[in-house]
Formats: sequence, structure tokens, C-alpha cells
Amino acid sequence: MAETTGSLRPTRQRTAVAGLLAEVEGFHSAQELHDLLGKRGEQVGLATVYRTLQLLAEAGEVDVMRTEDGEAVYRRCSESHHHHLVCRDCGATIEVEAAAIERWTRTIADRHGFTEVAHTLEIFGVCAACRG
Amino acid sequence: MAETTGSLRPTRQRTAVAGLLAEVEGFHSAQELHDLLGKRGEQVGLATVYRTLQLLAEAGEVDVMRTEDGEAVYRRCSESHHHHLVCRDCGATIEVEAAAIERWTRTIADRHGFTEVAHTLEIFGVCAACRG
DNA sequence: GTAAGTGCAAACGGTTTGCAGCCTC
DNA sequence: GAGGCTGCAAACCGTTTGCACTTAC
Repeated sequence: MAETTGSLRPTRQRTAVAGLLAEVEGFHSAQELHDLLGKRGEQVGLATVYRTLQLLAEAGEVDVMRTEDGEAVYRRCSESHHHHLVCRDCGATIEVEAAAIERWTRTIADRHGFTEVAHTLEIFGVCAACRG
Repeated sequence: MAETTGSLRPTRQRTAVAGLLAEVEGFHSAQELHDLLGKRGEQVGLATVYRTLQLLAEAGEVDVMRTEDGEAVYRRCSESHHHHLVCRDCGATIEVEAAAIERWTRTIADRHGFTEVAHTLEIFGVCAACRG
């Protein structure tokens, strides 16, 4: 594992970032990842972490999401397209797949003559634990 | 309409912000709203716009969302909930209703023990005219 | 009169960028 | 050897905050 991205030059820094992403669970901010790298003794500049994450995101290798306060958080992505169910209290995130939604958006777009269709869908609520 | 919020002091600025939100469609950033107010001749400080939107959001009178680049966008909580089909070339927007989606999100949320559920859904594509 | 609300400008915090040197191919 | 990659520090940009002034009650 911990491979670098196909077309990117495999530098020490990129290997480190990719490797870290392969091991951690869930979403993490660029700064968190930068700190984690530091603690592992993998010295990587913060700017490089940002740049690498951006490239990985463009390449579709990581999911990007925004926390409620606007921070970008990253996670190596599970192959398939999916959406998120997010707790607006604790931020817990559950991945949701929705073949029905995919189909529906395509239908709607077709009906209105739209092509190159993409969509975003997020569900917000309060999770069982936070409702306590 | 254009009423101010129950517990807030009805100042000229708050009336202006609430009034604007009552008239515009869809999500807008604080800065957009501030500009719009300016164009209407309603002079309101940017900081005040931010503060007012925050209060309205806390009061549950507006929905807040984050754009892909981390900007906060606001919309008065709409009675008739619908979504948008947006042309990524010309920006044309078509409103779409989706009882099926509403039902589906509620189901998913229930299944995971989430309450106070809300959701956002936008569909992007290229419209017939722009594909031309 | 008093406390809440406002505007301004400065501070903030996450992110991006310019640039000089380094490393991969 | 050339061009991509890195680190640093400065720039950016949306948002928040401190403070003196104004306004609703």
C-alpha cells in the first residue's frame, strides 16, 4: 500500500502523505495530517501537504468535505460515489449510497436537456448519541 | 413580509437583511447579500450582515451551507422545499421538486437514528442552449 | 438613560502563492 | 541538465472581534 499516485512524481513527501491517508480512518484536515506526519518523524511542509492533497483530490483519490466551520477535511476515498449523513452536533459522518438518487438526477437532467451531469447531496441531522 | 425575528430588535439593518432574504431565491453568501443591499440603496455594514445572518441561523430562520470553497451561503428556510438544476456554463437555474428525495433522505436518516433532518441537493450540468 | 446594535478597521485562521534551492527523471 | 517539487514566508480572503458611537425601548 502507501503507493503514490500514478502520474505524480514519487517523492518522499508524497509517499508520506499517501501512506498516512492509507492508514488513518475517517476525515482529517490538512493541518491534522501535517501534525500526524510530524509526530511520525516524516517532516513535510504544510504547503506541500496542501498541494499534495489538492492533487490527490483532483485525481479522485481522496474525498474532500467541508466542516461546519469551513475547514477542508480529506479522506482516501472509497471507490464508489456516495453521499454523507452528517451529525450537526458532533460531526459524525456516515457514508450513504443511493443508486436511486443517481438514477433520479440523471432522469431529471435528461428531461431538461442537460448533459455532463453531476450532483451534490448532503444530509444533516442530529445523531442518536447527540440527541442523548 | 420582510418581518424581523421575534426576539431581535427591529433595526433598519435587520429589516433590510430579512427583507432581502425573503425575496431572493436560493443560497447566497454574506458578501453577495451585502452587495445586493448596497445596490438597493440599503446601506448595511458587512459585519452587521454577518452578525445578522448568524443570529438568523441560530434562530433557525435561515439555512446555512458551505460552498465547495468554504464560503458560507445562506437561504431563508423555505416553506416549499425544492432543489436546483444549474447550468455550469450559463448559470441558468431550474427549480426541481423531489418528493421522492425528501422521502428517501428521511428514511435514510431514520435508519441511522438521526433526527432534525435537513438536506441539500444540487444538480449540475450543461444545458441544451450551452451545449449548442 | 441604558443596553443592544452598528460601523469601522484591525485581527484571525485556513489556504494559496512567489520564489530560490533541491531532487527525480 | 531541465523541469517538476519543496519549504519558507508573505499574501489572500472570508469571517470575527474590539471599540467608540448610535439607536430602540
